[in-house]
Amino acid sequence: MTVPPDLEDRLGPDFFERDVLVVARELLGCVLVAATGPGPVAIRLTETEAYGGSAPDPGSHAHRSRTPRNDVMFRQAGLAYVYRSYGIHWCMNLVVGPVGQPAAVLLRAGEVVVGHDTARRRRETTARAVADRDLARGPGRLCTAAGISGVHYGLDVTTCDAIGLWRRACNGPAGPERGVRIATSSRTGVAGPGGSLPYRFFLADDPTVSPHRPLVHARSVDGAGLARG
DNA sequence: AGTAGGATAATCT
DNA sequence: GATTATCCTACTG
Repeated sequence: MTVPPDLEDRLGPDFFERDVLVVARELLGCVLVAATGPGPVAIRLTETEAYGGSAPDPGSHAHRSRTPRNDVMFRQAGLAYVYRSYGIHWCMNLVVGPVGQPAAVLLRAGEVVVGHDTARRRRETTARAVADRDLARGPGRLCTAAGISGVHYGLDVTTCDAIGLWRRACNGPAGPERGVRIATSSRTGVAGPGGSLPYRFFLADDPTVSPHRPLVHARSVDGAGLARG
């Protein structure tokens, strides 16, 4: 695949076959390269979220059972898990960890470093101009900017031509550039018991990180509080 | 800067 | 039939 100049190593199966929290953290600063259209779009990742893993995670799509949607999460590390969110947007995960133990990292936001024109065209559905920092600020926006959709479900990002992940020459041995601080928080939009887990990772003070909307939705156990007339 | 409401459909109960 | 790993617009201060 065609790659921007300062990319060093493509992330392989070894990178993804590890604990989901480690992978989510170390993906920060790495670059997603999407050759899904006229020209490549490269996005430096600034925000990720971990789902699943060795500890039970009620917030994971694979928490209950294996279904057609989450099937790829049970397969090998390095595959793309793309799903439709709220009936409108696409969101992309990378499958992580051992086969049969479902886990994935959601790519929540990043900084477009190559292909601004292509990304902007994809993002501008209205007459309003989209600021550079907003091109891939949010999981749905990131997929739109990168041209990623359901057709990429199950692709192996360690080998395929369309989508790859790369470490930059300026990156530290693991994670972003030296000196860039990593912060954590609860996940965005995750309700229930899993809502408070510190599974969101982002670069501190980076303008391309999406606004954090913690959702602590206290559901009544017996349903009485939610009854409707 | 912050928030409320609506769009929209696959998925699961 | 309810829920949802979101985004955009249009308000308010």
